[in-house]
Amino acid sequence: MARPSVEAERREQILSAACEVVSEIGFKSLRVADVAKRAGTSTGTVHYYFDTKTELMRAAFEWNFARSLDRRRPLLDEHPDPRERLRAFVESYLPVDDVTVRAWHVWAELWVEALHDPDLQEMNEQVYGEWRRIVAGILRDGQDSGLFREEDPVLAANALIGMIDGLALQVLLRSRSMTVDRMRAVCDRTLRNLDVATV
Amino acid sequence: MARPSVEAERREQILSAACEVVSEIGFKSLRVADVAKRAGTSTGTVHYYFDTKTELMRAAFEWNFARSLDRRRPLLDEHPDPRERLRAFVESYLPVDDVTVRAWHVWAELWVEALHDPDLQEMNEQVYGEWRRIVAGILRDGQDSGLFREEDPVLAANALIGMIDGLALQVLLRSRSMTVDRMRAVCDRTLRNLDVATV
DNA sequence: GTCCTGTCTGACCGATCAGTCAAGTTACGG
DNA sequence: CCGTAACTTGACTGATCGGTCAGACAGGAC
Repeated sequence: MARPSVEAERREQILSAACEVVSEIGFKSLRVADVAKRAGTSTGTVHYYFDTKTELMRAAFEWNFARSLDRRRPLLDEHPDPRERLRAFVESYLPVDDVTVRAWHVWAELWVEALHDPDLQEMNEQVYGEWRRIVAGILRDGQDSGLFREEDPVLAANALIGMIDGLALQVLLRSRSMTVDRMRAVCDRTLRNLDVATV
Repeated sequence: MARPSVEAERREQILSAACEVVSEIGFKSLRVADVAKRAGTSTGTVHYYFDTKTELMRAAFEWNFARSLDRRRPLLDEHPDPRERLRAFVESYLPVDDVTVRAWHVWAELWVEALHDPDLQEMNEQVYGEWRRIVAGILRDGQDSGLFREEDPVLAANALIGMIDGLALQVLLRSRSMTVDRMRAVCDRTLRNLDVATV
């Protein structure tokens, strides 16, 4: 080694820029030059770290997921009560701030890109499985404590996560009928339905 | 008029081809030449009926929606019992056959394209409002008949539709954890929860 | 027949962009 | 202070593709 490697930092910088650009203009419109500009570097450098645009995007999708998971992990240790834990977890999904909205945008782009790409489908499978495990785990905890109704936790987790995805999409589409507040109300209703004593 | 107009049929033919191609390879990869070939015509003809690719896709999205609605309308008159009506309606959303899968694919492409296009957002708003009205209407009917629990029908409709969207997406992504059968099971669970007498 | 108009064609043009490359620059070791 | 290897640059290339256009064709009116 003739120089200390800057690879880790540079990759991070480029991936972050890629996610920002994807979120702003979409994968379809994204140019390698846009990413380079946003990262404050040149297209040559982007290609130095990522051979092709496809490889860049795959890495960006993975990076987006890792970041999303990192942001939420501490949340899970904060609330001893499973009901509170689940509520906080769901709340963290609401597209309220820039960071969350951006992450959702990248997710949505991944989904549609994955419709025609088995490798990305596999990635979705891994990542989605992680969310499912977390939510199902909370539901199981709640059932063990007698707080949640007895039912198949995996089925209920799928229902909850699926709903969140669908609702978030409508919020991202700036639907007048599905604002963040309304999304929260719909989620609250569903969370209440999980409780043993439904009002 | 020197000749009978073939415009209506030709437009239909091209739009159908466009939806097929979008479903197969995605909007990002779609070339006007692909659509022309699929429609058995030339790029010149496609541009004769649609000035730009953007205009073509907008028309294709609209066409896809109109067709989806047409396919489901008769369903709503078949079942006097609101529970059956809702069940049949939900069942028709499951991505089981080619026609439904193709329609879902086009929907997904519309969503992501709309993230950065206010015109398409407006289209989503109209179309989605239609679904919401239908489902909320069924729920209201069921409540009036004392079959469904009393609750805000709009909230419940949003929860149900959002969930269906999210689940369908995972099915389309060929998730091993979310097959059509599993999606049906999750939907059944949610439908049961709407009933007055939940088991 | 011949006009007219609606329809259709595909070669072509111009713009766009991913990826290459040759020529740098930087910062360490010896 | 030179050698070396990591890193950076941006002009360039080749391929792609949306949209244009000049011309061909079809079928009704007359």
